[in-house]
Amino acid sequence: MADKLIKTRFAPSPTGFMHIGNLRTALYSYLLAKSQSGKFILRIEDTDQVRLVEGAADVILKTLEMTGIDYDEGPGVGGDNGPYVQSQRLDIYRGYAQKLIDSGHAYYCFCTPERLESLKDDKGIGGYDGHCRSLSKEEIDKNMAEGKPFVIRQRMPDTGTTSYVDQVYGEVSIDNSELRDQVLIKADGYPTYNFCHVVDDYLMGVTHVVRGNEYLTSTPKYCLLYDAFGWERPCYVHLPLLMGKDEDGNVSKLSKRHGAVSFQDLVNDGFLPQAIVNYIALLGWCPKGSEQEFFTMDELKQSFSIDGLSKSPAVFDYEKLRWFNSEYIKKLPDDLYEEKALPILDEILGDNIDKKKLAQLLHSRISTFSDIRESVAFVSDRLDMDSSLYTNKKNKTTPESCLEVLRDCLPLLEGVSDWNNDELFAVLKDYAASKEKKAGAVMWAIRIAVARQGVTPGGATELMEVFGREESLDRIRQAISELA
RNA sequence: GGCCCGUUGGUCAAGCGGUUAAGACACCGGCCUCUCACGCCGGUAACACCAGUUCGAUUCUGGUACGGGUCACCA
Repeated sequence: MADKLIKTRFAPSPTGFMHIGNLRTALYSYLLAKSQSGKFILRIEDTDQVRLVEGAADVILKTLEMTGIDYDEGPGVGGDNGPYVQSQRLDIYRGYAQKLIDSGHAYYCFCTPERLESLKDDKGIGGYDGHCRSLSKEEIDKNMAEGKPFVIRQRMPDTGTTSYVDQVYGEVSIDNSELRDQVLIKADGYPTYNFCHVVDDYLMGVTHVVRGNEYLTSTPKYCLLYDAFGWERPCYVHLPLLMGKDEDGNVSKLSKRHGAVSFQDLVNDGFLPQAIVNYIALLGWCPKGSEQEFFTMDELKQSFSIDGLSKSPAVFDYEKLRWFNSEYIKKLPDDLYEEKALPILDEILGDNIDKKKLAQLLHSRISTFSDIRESVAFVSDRLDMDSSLYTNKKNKTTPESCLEVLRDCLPLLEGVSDWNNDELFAVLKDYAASKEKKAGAVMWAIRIAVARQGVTPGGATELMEVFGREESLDRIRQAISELA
């Protein structure tokens, strides 16, 4: 007997951006299903009319597409359990809420927001007190007739405990006295997450619920809902949270105050989707019996398993993401690399520059594509510089020695017929030999004169090739006049 | 504050009773070299604390401390 195929889901709210922690949840949920030949579905949870953001669902779809997380059922692709957008399923939720009312597992509550507010202590803590739990039929009818706004609440047991076995954290047990009578249907008729995700997961055949561990302690409420309907409870897989570190070294749930935290922000900052996926896959998960750190999506599907998931939160480290990204950039074939790098160079440099050559020099030197702008600033502008840059201990250069080199080399370079790296290098090397100088001493003088900064993406002759004959010679002439 | 969860180097992490406690990022050295980067070689750095179980605890149990989460008509 084959095991029943597993089915997981990703159920984001359309908030307008894809938080990197949400993306990781989507990834793990997807990988869990795909590692076992299961199905993965996408469901949009848009029941909060207040926070509704126009076009936000597109961001989610776009992100999943860019990261290679494809879904078997969901908006756009359809499926047998649709619709996959909660705002289109309102009648379904109302029907199920009614069942709960009929069976006594839920009840109408007419409490005003003001009364609810008064229940909280000075820290804003304090939940519903069960005020409307035992309203008589007459009272309910009267309130209804008066048109009083109402919500539907879940009736929690007064005693006992509710437990479930989480696939990552093991048994979780909560006293029922800790559980509030949570709202199932809001006054505006929309269901809450607490209610509709349970109904949907059941109706859509979800077998494994993968989500952040902020739900760990509220899951017993959902279990009770399954029980009330007589449905089999799904497997729960709660994930450790993603944390960010602030300037003071304090960690907390990763949020905007920690910098770029949405997938789109990261892409805009020059990170490659594959590098992002690879990095976040390893934040909270580690392949069993393997030290592999570079993964394609297919390899992740192969390797993923729940027992590789960590229980403790992980701090998001931009440095390591940058390293992953630089590795991915280095692995990019030239044509794909240039496709991304050249447009940036075109944007900031004129046509007199050999951008293709420059892009090549940059290939192993950038961590993100945005680094290009900074690395290349010295090409478009002749930077202000200090003559102390000409002093180099290892090559024994000084501003004076460099001036001599520049004066000697200018005519030699002017005579170069074929302006390319090999040719230029040969000329300067010969000159160095003839003067019994270290090649480095000559190169240093030229490189500083041409670049006007200490650290450059490439050596003296490579830079001259990029600049081209006229610009290179002109910069050297300028350097000579400044040093003289 | 109540409840729940967690705790191996600065960060990600392996480990699942006996190990010289892996590896990666970052950092620091060295080599390579026309600077830097790449690449290669090497180094610094960790089991939160206290009891208990055990011949033996990083690994099991309990407590403490610290961190996080949660107590919404948000998800």
